[in-house]
Amino acid sequence: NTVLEMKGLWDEFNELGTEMIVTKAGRRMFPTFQVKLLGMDPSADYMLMMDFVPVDDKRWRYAFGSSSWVVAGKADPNMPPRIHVHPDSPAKGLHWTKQVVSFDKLKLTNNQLDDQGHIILNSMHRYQPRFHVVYVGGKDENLSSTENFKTFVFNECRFWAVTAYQNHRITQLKIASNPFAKGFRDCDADDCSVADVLNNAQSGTQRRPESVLGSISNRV
Amino acid sequence: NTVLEMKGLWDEFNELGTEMIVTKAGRRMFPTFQVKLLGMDPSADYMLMMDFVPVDDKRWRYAFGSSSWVVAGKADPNMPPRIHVHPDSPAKGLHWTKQVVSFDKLKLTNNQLDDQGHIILNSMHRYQPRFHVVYVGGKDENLSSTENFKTFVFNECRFWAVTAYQNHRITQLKIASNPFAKGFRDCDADDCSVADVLNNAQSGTQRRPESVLGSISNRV
DNA sequence: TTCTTGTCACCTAGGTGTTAATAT
DNA sequence: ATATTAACACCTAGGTGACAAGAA
Repeated sequence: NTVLEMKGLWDEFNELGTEMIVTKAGRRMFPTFQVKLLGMDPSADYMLMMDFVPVDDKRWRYAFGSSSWVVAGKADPNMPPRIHVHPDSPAKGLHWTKQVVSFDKLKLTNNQLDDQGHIILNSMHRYQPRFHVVYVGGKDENLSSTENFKTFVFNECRFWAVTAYQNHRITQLKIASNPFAKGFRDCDADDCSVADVLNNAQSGTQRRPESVLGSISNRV
Repeated sequence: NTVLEMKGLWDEFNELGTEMIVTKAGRRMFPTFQVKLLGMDPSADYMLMMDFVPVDDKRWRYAFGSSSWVVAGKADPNMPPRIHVHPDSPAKGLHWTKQVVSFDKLKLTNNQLDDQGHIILNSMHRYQPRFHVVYVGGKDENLSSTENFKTFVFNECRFWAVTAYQNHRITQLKIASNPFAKGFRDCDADDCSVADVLNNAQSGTQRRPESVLGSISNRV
């Protein structure tokens, strides 16, 4: 079994419509996809990997007037999808289960000619991250490539790939929750910034900000 | 077979009498121990590791008058030696041979109670780093623990563990060659600083500075 | 005296959104 | 209009030796 880390934060983003920046050089995801793994054979070898599948065959556009995403046509042609293998792979079940597994080396790019192994996505398209656990055998390795892998899909992790943020609330939530964006926060104290910006971004909607604070506090 | 990287730089330090800082929190080595590996079975698994053995059973003291190390008594009692396993271990021969293997995560400490897996050394004692390649089997794993590992010793990598640098020339060579110490260099340009400080440090001895420059240039 | 510790300014290395300029 | 790019200031994270204070 598999538990998504920072689920509260993913939920906050997902309710606003998560956006992930793609750049030519490659950009990390935020939130970072992290999972806690359970029920693995401690002495067997596994490969952990992620890929990204289109949510639909649409091209999207952000309508600033209505502050929402609208369909803007059929999907652009895409490269054959790449797979990101977690750099610790292959490793024993013991290794994967003894701490949270983080895909913080994974980068997203819009460069169709990327040669650094980054995940190639089309901007203005919507994607669903998928997580795969591949059993590569403990002692015998011959039953490979049949049924020995599992795929986990967390709907709250889907996002629009963008070259620049469209929804201003997403920008504010990124600034409020990503430590590397601290330079763009309005106030100083760590506690204040997260709560304040969130309340501003939600502008009255006010849906349980404590879930975000709970998520954030794990990162301190 | 195994080739020491940055041998020219190691030689320069060794001629002056290499010193490595040990701290309570753990300090990296500089130069970093790096090797190029040859002749491994690409599909077999190997563990790579390092340990540190005393060069002698002496305690040393630096005589500032004669600018040299002198024996100051018998060696202090030491902990059972620890082994640093390269974090990529275990991995296939292909992985180890396709790029330089760097032990830059290895840290030295003088804290006998260290609980972070760092290498514990006694200050004012002299050590010889050793590099081990352990074959852990391709398909069959039963001939383990007999003759299936090799040890490589590079004499030019031996050093004195210290809590503060003793030989001022070592300090100057560290400042000149370690990028993280750039803040202590006298001049600005990258090219100038390395050559100048070296010439000053050698103060007339003038032994082939080009070897150092050659080594350094690999790092740019 | 001799050695060790903790703090610090100064770096490397690289992850942020911003902004202005450029494509399309 | 709309989408993309590249340079940039501002961060996180952590590796340097210098230095003053402390310990043996």
